[in-house]
Amino acid sequence: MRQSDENKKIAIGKAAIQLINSVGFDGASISKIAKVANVSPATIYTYFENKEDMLLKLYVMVKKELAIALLQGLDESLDIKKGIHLMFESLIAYSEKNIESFAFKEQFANCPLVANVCEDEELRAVIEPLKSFIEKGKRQNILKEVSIEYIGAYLFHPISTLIKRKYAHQEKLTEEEKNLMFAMGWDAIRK
Amino acid sequence: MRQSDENKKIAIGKAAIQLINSVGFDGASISKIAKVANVSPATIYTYFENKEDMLLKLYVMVKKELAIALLQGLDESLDIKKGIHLMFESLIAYSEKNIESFAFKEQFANCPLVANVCEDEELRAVIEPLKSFIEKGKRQNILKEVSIEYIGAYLFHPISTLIKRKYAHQEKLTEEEKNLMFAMGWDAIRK
Amino acid sequence: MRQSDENKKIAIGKAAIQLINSVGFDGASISKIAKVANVSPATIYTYFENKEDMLLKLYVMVKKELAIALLQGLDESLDIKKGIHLMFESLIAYSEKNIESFAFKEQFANCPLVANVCEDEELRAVIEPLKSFIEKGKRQNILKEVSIEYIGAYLFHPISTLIKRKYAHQEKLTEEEKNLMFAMGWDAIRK
Amino acid sequence: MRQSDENKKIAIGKAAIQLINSVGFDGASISKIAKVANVSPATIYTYFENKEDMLLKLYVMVKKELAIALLQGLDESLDIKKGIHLMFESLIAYSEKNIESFAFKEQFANCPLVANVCEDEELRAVIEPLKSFIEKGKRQNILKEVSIEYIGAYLFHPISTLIKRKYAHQEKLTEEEKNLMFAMGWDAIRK
DNA sequence: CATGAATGAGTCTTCATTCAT
DNA sequence: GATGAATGAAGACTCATTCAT
Repeated sequence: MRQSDENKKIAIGKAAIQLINSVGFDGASISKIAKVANVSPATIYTYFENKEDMLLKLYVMVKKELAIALLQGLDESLDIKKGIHLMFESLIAYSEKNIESFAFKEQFANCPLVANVCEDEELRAVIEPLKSFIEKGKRQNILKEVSIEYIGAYLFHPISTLIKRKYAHQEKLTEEEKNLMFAMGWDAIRK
Repeated sequence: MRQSDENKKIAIGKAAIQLINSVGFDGASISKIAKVANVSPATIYTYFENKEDMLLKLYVMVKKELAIALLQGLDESLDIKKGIHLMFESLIAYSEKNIESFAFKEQFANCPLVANVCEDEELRAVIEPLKSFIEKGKRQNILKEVSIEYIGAYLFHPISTLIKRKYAHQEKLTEEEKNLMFAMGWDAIRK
Repeated sequence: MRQSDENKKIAIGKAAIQLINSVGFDGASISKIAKVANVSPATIYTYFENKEDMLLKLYVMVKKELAIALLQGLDESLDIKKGIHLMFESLIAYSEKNIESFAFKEQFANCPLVANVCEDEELRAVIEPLKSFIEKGKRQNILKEVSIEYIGAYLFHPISTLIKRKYAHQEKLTEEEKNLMFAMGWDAIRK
Repeated sequence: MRQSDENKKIAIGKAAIQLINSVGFDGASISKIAKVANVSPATIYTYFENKEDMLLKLYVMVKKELAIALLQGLDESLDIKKGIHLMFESLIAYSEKNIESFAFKEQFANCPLVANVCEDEELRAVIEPLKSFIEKGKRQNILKEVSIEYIGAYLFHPISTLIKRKYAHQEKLTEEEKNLMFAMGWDAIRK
C-alpha cells in the first residue's frame, strides 16, 4: 500500500493559504489549489473532507502555531509590562517570519465560518498561560479590569491590521511605528 | 405601477447589502440579488457596470453615509474629549440604526477589492473636518502625535468589532461595554 | 426580451429520451443531452429545475400521451372484448409510431423515482374512461373481478416487454405474435 | 482474524446487491461497496475485472440460484398443472427468503447491460428441465403452443412485479393475491 | 493477496454576463 | 429603460480504476 505523504498535505495547505491570501476563499478554487500544490484536485479530498473542512483545519493549525509563538518565553515571574511587551514583539516577529500564515489568519479572524473554532479544546489549553498572566496583571492592579478579548482588541488587533496593510504594499513596520503602537496599546489596557 | 428608476437602484442596493451580509459577496449572485430586488438580472447592469463595480459603489456610499453621521454635530469649538466622545456615540448610534449597512461596511473594511477606495475624492472631502479636529487636539497637546489611521484603529475599530460580534448573536451593546471601550480608546490616543 | 423557445424545450426532451434509452438515466449526462439538443448545458436549467425534474416531466408527458392514444376510439357502447382489443392494438400502434417515447416509458415504469407520478391529477383524469370500461366488463360478468393494475399486468405488460425486446434487436412484432399475445392476455382477464 | 477469500467475495457480492437495490447501479460506487463489504476498493478488483463484470457475474449467480429454486421438486411425472403451480409457489417462496437477491434480479431483468446473459451456457443447462416440462404440457394439449418466454411473461412476470412493488412498501403478498395471479397466469397459458 | 493513496475524467449545477425583443 | 432567455466557463465534488507497497 502506498504511504500517506505528509509532504503532500503540507503542500496543499501552503498552496491553499497562499491562494486564499491573494484571491480570497471563494476565489481559491480547489482546482487552482491543486495546480499550485502540484496534485490532482481529487487528491485534496484524501486529506480534507471538503473545502470548508480544509479552511477550518488550516485556521486552527495557524492559530495554534501563532499562540505558541506568542507565549514563547512568557513566564509567570515576569514583570507585567515586560511580559506584555514580549508578546507584542513575538507577534511582530511571528508575522515577519510567517507572513502568509499571518495574513491568512487575519483574513478569517472575523469570518462566521470559523467563529466557533475558538472552542477548539487544544487551542483553549494553549492559550491558558496568557489568560493567567493577564489575571495576574489585574490582581496587581496594573491592568484594567477587562476580559481577555479586550486585550486582544487593543494590544494585538491594531498592530495586526497595520502589518497586514503594510504587507499588502510589500512594506515592513518601522521601529517608530512599533513603539507608537505599543505605547497606545499599553495605555489602553493599563490602569 | 412600476417603481421609478431611483427606487429600483435603491432596491438593488438594499438587496445586495442584505444578501452579501448573509451569504457573502460570492454567495450573493446577481440573479439572487435580482430576485430579492424584484428586478431582472439584466436590469442590474443598467445601474452598475458589473458586480465588482456594484460592490465598490455601495461601499463608498455606505462609507460616506457613515462619515457624515460621525461628524454630525462636530464643531471646531468643541472640547476635544467631548468631540471625540460625540463621534464615538455617533458611531454606535449609526450602527444601531443601520445595522445592515454597518455590517456590510465592516465585512469589506479589509477586503483587497476595496483597498483603494479611501482615495475616493468625495470621501476625502467628507472626512476633512475630522482630520482638522484631530489636528487641533494634537496642537493642544491633548492627543498623541499620531496620524488619523491610528485614531480609527484604537477608537473606532475595537468598538466596531464588538458591535459586529454582538450583531452576529443578535445582541446589543451594554452601557458598561460602551463606557469601558471609550475609556480604553481614549487612553490609547490621549497624551 | 427574448422569447421562450418551445422548439428548444422539445429538442431537449427528445435528446434526453433518446439518450436515456440508449445509455440509461445516469449515463445520459446533462452535457451529453445538451450536445445532442444543440444547446448549452445551462440552457436545460431554464426549462427544467434539475435532472430529476426533467425525467419526471418527460415521463408524465409520455405517459399522458400514451394514455390518450390508448383510449382513442374507446366507447362505452363498445362490446367489451372489442374494446379491449382496440386498446391492445392502439398500444402496438403507438409503440410503432413512437418507439423512442415508448421505450423510455418502459424503462421507468418501475423506477422508484417516478413511483408516485401515477398520482398526477391530470393523468388520473385521462385514465378514468379506461377504468369505467373495465368496470362495465366486470358488471357484465365478462371480466374477472380484478383491479385495473391486473389488467395492465396481463394485457399490456407482456406485449410491451416483447415490443421493447424486439426494438432492442431492431425487429418488429409479427401478426402471429400479436394474435397469440392478445389471446393469452384475454384468457387471463376474462372470466 | 482476517476473513478467508471466499467470504470476502461473498461479502462484496452481498454489499453490492444491497447497495444496488437501494441506490441503483450508478449510485452504488465501488468505494461505497468496498466500505459496506469492509474491504479496500482495490480488493474488489481482485475478484472482479471491473464494475460491469461484477454486475454480470452477480446477475448470473442470482439467476441461476433462482432457477434452481424454481425447479426444486419438479418431476417429469408430475401433473402439468401441479408442476406449474409448484414452480409458481417456489418463485414466491424464493422471493420471500431472498428478497434482496430477488429485487436485484428484477432491477436488471430489462437492463441492456445484461441482455445477453441468457446465453450463458451454464444457465441454459439449468433451465433445461423447465423447458422439457413445458414441452410435455404442449404435447399433452394442455398448454398453448407458445415458447418458454411466454410462460415467463404470463406466469412469472406479473407476480414478480407485484412482489417487487409490495417489497417497496414493505408489504407481503396475501393468499388471495397469490391465488388470483395463479389463476390468471394459468388461464393465459393453458389451452 | 490485499491495501490505501492517487488521479484524470467526469458529474450536476450555478455563475456573471450578453442578446434579442 | 427593462426584461427573460441563453450561454461558456467554472464551481465543488465523486468516480472507476491503477499504483506502489
